[in-house]
Order: sequence, then C-alpha cells, then structure tokens
Amino acid sequence: MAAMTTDQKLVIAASALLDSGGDEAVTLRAVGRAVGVSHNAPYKHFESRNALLAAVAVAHFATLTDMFRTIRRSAAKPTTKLKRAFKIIIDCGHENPARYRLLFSNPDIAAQGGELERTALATFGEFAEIVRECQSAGQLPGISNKALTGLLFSTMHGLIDREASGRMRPDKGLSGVRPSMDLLIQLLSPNK
Amino acid sequence: MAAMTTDQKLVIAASALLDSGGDEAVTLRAVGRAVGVSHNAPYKHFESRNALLAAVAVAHFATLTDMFRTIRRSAAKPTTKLKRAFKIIIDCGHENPARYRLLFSNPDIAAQGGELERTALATFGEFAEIVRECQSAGQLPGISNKALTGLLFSTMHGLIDREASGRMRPDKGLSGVRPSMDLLIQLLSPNK
DNA sequence: ACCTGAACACCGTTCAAGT
DNA sequence: ACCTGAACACCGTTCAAGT
Repeated sequence: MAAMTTDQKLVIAASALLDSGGDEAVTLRAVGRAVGVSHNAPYKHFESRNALLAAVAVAHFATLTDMFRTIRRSAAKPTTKLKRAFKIIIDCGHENPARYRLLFSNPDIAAQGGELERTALATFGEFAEIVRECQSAGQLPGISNKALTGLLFSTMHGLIDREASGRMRPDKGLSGVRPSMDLLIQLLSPNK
Repeated sequence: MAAMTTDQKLVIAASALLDSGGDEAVTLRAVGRAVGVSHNAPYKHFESRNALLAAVAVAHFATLTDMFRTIRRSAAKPTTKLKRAFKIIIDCGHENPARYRLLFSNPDIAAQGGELERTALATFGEFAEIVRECQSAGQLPGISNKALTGLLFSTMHGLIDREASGRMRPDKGLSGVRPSMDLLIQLLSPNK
C-alpha cells in the first residue's frame, strides 16, 4: 500500500464506501477524507464522480472475468460450471447490493462506454463460453449461444433485482434466486 | 381540475416531473412550484419525498391492475392476453423508464410497504391469473403458477432493465425485450 | 503535475411563525 | 388545518491560487 498511486487509492476508497454505505455514501468528500486529500482532489484524476464510479466498476468486472475464466478452465461438469458462475453473481447481489447495481443496473455508469464497456463485454463473453459448453453437452437448447446467454443472464438479473427491491416476498411463491434459476434450467433442458 | 385536493395535485405534478425529467427532476421545490405552493408544503401532505414518490407508484400500480383486468376479461386467446400484458409493461419501460424503475426497481420505495405493497401485489395477482389461463390451455408448463409467474415476470424485468441500462447491445445477440420473451415462451411451451 | 480553500448553485428536511 | 420563509447540513462542481 506504499507503492499505490493516488488513482488506485481513490478507486479502492470509493469501492469500500460503496460496499459499506451504498451509492449515496460515495461522496467525493468522504472519498477524499479516506485517502487523505481534499474533497476536490479526485477531479485531478477523474472527470467526475461518475467517472470514478466507472473506474470502480471496471476493476470489479475484471475480477469477475478472472473468476469466470478460472471456472471455465476447471475440470467440473458444464452444468456445475454454470451453477458456479451463477453463484458468483448471485452472491455479489446479496453481499454487495450497491456494487451489484453499479455493475449491472446503473444507466449513468454504463453510458460512459469506453474501457468500461470493453471490460463488461469481456465478462459477458466468459459467461457465454460456459453456457456454450452446456449447449455442446446437450444440457441446454442448441439455439443461438448469445441469445440463450442473454436470456439466462437477464433472468438471473431480474430475479436478483426483484429480490433486492423487496418485491419477491415468500407469498409470491418464489423462494429465492437460486431455486428459480434451477427451475429455469430444468424447464429449458432438452433431456425431457 | 378545480375539485382536486392538494394531495392529488402534488402526486400528479410529481408524476409528470418523473416522466419528463427522471427521478432527479422530482425535487420538492419543482413539485411545489408546479402546484403553486412553497417548497415545503408537500410535508403537510406526505412524510417525505419518498412517501410522495410511493403515492405516485400506488396510482400507477392501480392503473396497471385495471389494464390487466381488462385484458383478462377480454375474449382473446390466453397467449394473446399474455403477450398484451407483456406489451404494457415493456412499453412502460421504453416510454417512461424513470416511472418503470420507480415501480419495479426502487428498493427505497418498495421498503415503504403498506398501501404500496398491497397495490403492487394486486397488480402481480392479475398478471398471475393471465399466466394461469395459459397453463390451463396447455401453452405453459403445469408447474406452480406463482413460481412460473415470478420467473416470467423476473425475466421480462431483467431484459427491460438491462436494455435500459444500455447493456443489451446488438452485438450481444439480443435484438430486444419482445423477441427474447417470445423465445422464452417458445422454449417453455410443452407442445414440443 | 498535483493539490487546496473558498465559493456557487443546488438538495431534503426542520422549525418557528403566520392565517 | 394548512402554509410560508429562513435556516441547516449536506451535495457535485468550478476556479483562482498555491507548491
């Protein structure tokens, strides 16, 4: 932590504030205080608060890509790989809801394009390859890989977001994201 | 508009501001200005800004329930009814994204519970009945109605939210919410 | 190159005071 | 009962100025 640039320190501080206090806790004043600079020093490193948050998102997307790649290269069965990939995203939604929303549900951040868009597409691409393995193994329908990946990812995202929004009460008959995804996989399986 | 209470005027003004300028445009100062009262007059009618937004959501949920009920009571085929119900929500997501997020993706609003929760559950219930008709007609799997409804609704929500967040670029192989939902219905159909 | 302090134009919310 | 005006404690952002 000695050899860390101010840029990195700012991103790390912003990420910690996001996880501990949610989006509105990431004020430039709090970030500056955590790093030991003034509240407008971040403007010397990032164009705006949104640009700083986009840098946080880039770092997390890169980590997700690595985790997905590790899963894909493992010796597990395709469906096991898929469930592990699901679990990573679902756990993120549960443990760090503000971070999840930054990555997957924030129009202002996604609109920045550039490096963020590239990194996010890489994450999606790794996920798509795991889906492809399931298709090749006959565990998922042999339709367009991208269409199926988008459908699965969107369903998972919808379930996570609805649960985080408090709109998936038990009386709605949905016990959670995981069982719902298991149900979907089962319904989609070509083997009966 | 003569015989309108101040409460109603505030809700209507807030809703209009939400649709035209997004969530951050709904400031109590702007709402007050639109109605012709001071910027803190709303506090005499609602506990907070969030309570005012919750009242906006209640009004829209009630409208959605009515529209779903009308569809359900029509003479159309079950799958046609379902597609019309989808279309109403999808159109809302496209035409009034901020309103859509208020209704379906805002944890702070949903956390208010009370009348909002009841109204939202009624909307969901009407939707579930349309899904049930499709199940009875053999167009959708005969599993738990609530589980299937939640799955369909979550998928639609995930697709809408990902599109609104700018994360469903054409190069991801997804041409839009509607075709993706059609694909899902087709994949889920018991008839082959 | 990098940072600071003061300032600006906003917020939601509170409160004493008016009718 | 209902509303107002001033005030408070925040924001993101800008800018002149310092080293």
